[in-house]
Amino acid sequence: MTQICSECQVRDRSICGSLSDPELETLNHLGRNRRLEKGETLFWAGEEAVVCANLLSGVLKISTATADGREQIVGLLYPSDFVGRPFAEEAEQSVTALTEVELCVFPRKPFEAALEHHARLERLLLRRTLAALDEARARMLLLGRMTAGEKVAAFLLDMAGHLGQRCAAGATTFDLPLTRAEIADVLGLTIETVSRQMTKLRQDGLIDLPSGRQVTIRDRHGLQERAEAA
Amino acid sequence: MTQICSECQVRDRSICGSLSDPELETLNHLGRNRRLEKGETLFWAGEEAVVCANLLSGVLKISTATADGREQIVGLLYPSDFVGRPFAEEAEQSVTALTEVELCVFPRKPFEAALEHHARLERLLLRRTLAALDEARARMLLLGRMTAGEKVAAFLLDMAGHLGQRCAAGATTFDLPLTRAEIADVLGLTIETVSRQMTKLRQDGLIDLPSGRQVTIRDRHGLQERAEAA
DNA sequence: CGGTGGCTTGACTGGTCTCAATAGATGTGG
DNA sequence: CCACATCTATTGAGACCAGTCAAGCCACCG
Repeated sequence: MTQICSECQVRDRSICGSLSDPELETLNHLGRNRRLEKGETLFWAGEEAVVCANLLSGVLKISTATADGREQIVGLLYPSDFVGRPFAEEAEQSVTALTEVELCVFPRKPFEAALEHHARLERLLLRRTLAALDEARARMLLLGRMTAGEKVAAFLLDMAGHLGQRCAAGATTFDLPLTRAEIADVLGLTIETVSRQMTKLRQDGLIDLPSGRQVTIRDRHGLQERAEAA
Repeated sequence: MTQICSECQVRDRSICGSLSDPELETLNHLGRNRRLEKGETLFWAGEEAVVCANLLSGVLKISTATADGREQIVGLLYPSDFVGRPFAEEAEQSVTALTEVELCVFPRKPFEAALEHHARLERLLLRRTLAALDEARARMLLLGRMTAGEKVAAFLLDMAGHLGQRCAAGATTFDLPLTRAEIADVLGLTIETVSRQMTKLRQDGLIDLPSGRQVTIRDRHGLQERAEAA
């Protein structure tokens, strides 16, 4: 575990990115690699917030729920994203692995101390947090004001942006890391509505659904028109 | 304008709060007081983000809209809150006055420079941004998973927390700074649905609506039960 | 093979939206 | 001070989108 930073897969894209080697020393000693199986939860909403982390590989969901069990996924995290909530004793959301996941985990308190001592680290976290806030607010427009069709189209474009592989004839393909139930929890819909909207997009020739989790975008422009929002 | 900080109404609660007097010098020279009339917009989504500010008095809304004009209010700002988006060339949301408003405005670029030179200022902004992100995510649960009745109950409790004056018999009263249309834009509903839910709450004895904009909460506990979420 | 979990599809329900009329509040000018 | 216009809020009737309930399909796996 001695030199985990020097072999880090996402070092240049994570918040550690612009730290000098001596600055990295602190984090190097703090960080521990950790694997999560698909479905495993890093921490639950309401729990004491013990850890922060950088996501090395895989996809995480951030979610909250009502007392009676309705769930809302409020964010998705991809490799190089920062995970956790510094400066809060209690986590307000749960963080759970959607795929197998590799993390570089820091105990929260020492990480907060590192933030205080390394202004550059703090600055990068601030920029990321501001960007995350913009993204959250964009998603509020989706949840509050878009129709089921628009939501699904926007979701597929978003996923393509993160996971898409260019394939034949300008089309884009990817494997969804989420079940229909999880997509529904992202979009504020039900499984059935998500499924119906997807088949409608397929019938209209905008996408292909070769198998359950695979998606091919055949007509990106058409999808964008259905997604609509500014 | 020489000593605007020393007379500041919200100095101890804003991000300037824990700065020493010499540190305040920079901001003191940067800041300009500005008034906005009800309905005036500080900046529009898509515009170059020219200013940041501290809100001294009044209430602001942060909002986005779809291309065809559907609006979603994604945040409300109260006195001592920070306004604006450092480190972005273009604003992603509009900021508009819901009441008459007083601001302490900073040009964005020099303010960013001040952030870089004053770690404490940056730290406080980071904490606020993290809190704003938590709040935005809580609101995503509301938008995606709560019913009209739950949304309106939660909204009234939230407003009471910010504006409520204790009055007779443990009841709480306040004047809504938003029209029904604006409440609808906060909750992802229509004017009519908001109005119907409010009258239902009145008929059930949980609130009183003495006049259009005034609200009295008669049974806070009952309201909380209707608001439901975790 | 049968069981399980994820996905699709259908029929029906219902909550919220839409459209429309009315009532109340506010402000202006005669 | 009143008539009038304008803006905001309430209320009703009906339509429609998305939810609910239920059945069946498919892939995977013991």
